[in-house]
Parts: sequence; C-alpha cells; structure tokens
Amino acid sequence: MDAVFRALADPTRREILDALFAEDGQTVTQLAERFAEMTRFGVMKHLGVLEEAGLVIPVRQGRTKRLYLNPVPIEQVANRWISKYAARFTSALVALDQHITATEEA
Amino acid sequence: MDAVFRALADPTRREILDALFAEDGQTVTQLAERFAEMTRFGVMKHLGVLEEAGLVIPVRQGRTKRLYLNPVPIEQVANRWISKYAARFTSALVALDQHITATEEA
DNA sequence: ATGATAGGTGACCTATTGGTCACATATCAA
DNA sequence: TTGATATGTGACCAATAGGTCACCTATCAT
Repeated sequence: MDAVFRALADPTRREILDALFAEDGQTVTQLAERFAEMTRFGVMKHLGVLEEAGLVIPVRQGRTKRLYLNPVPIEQVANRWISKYAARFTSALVALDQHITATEEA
Repeated sequence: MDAVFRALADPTRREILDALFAEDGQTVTQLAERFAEMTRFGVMKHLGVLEEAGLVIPVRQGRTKRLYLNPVPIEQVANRWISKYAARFTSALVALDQHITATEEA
C-alpha cells in the first residue's frame, strides 16, 4: 500500500490515471503525446511507478503496449486507510453541529 | 490537494497521523518520543509538511504546541478524487460477476 | 534572575526522484 | 530484407526530500 501512496503523490501520475480513466487501454505513445511538456521517457518512468503500485496493468500487443487502469488498489486504500479518518470526519461534523445547536440555544 | 497527496506519501507521516488518531492533541515532544528511530528534528519536519497540507492543526499553549488531527482534507481527497475510481471499481466487479455468470452458464 | 524545558531555524549532507538522452530491441509493412 | 514504428535500458544530471546538528528563542518553576 506504500507503493500506492507514493505513486499517487506525483501530479503527473495522477494525470496519467485520469487520462486512462477517460480512455482506457491507451498505448505508451498515445499517453506520451498527451504530455507534451515531457518526453516519452519521463512518461515511461511514471508508468513504471504506476505499474509497480498495481494501479496500471500493461498488456503487450505486438509491438505496442496497452495500459489499463486498475482501480482496486485505490479502493483498498480507501477502505483500509481513508475510511478510518472519514469516520472521524463525520464525528467531527456531528460535534460541530452539536456545538452550534448548543450555542444557538444559549 | 496536491499537498495532501504528497504529505500522505511518506510512511512516517502516516504513522504520525495514526498516532494522533489514537491520541489527539499530543505535543511535539510526546510525538517525537514515539519515533525513537528519528530525532525530534526529523519529526518536526514531517509535522511541517502535515501542517502545510492542513492535515494537522497546531495549537500553541504556553511553551508547548498541541497537534490536532484534521481529517477534512482526507475526506476531500476521498470525495473529489478517490470516489471517482471507486465507482469504476464497482463497475469492474459487476463486469467480473457478469463474466463469471456468463462463463458458468456456458 | 536563572536554570531547565519546549519548541524553532538554518546550514548541511545524502539518498531519492523526476527528467533527458544515446542507444538498443522487437515488431510490422512494403 | 529493409526501413519505419513502438517500446525498453542504462547512464547521467539537477532538484528535491529525509534527516541531523549547532544554535537560538520563548516560557515556566524556583
């Protein structure tokens, strides 16, 4: 799960995920073209990080490689880590609401 | 939101959040004692990153500083970013289920 | 006032990371 | 087979990040 957090830390990598979300199964070259501010090699390095985190699944097809988004690790992070804090968020909201209500009554 | 992702990328920082989750309002020294593998300065740098991301709220009290967990940015990341992929996860499960069902029927 | 305690700052070092490039490999089309 | 296309690798570089330390400031207790 550490790899997932680290992979998500970079804005370019999140953009890559977004691009795959919009159109799944793009090739490396297709993706690289979307990131004109960077060379193909930069994009490939980011893809390597994303693949290592299991967020992107590569499928070789002849001389091309299609990249597929895998949302499962994100879902796991959400369930095993984020949900814990989200619960606290909810209780914080409840506490705030109670505070406001109490203040209004006073 | 970029700051939040970057802050969450480091395992030590996630541990700090966990420590505050377990006991909110700890002081810098208290926290530093929990991370014996690191000096107080290392912990303070991490705290700086967490504060900048709004994940930790500092409250000065005399010569001590109490750190409070703020789950709101995490909740925002969950809602504005993760939920999008979680939805795809669900649809992927549905697709998988349909595939299995279809295979079983064949 | 004075010492002890809690925290802060800036310089500094090292390892990692983001990024590029030259070059190599594999596949396809003619 | 030969040239073009798609991707891969390793060296390399600059910037950033994690971490430590010497030193400083502010507050508290006596």
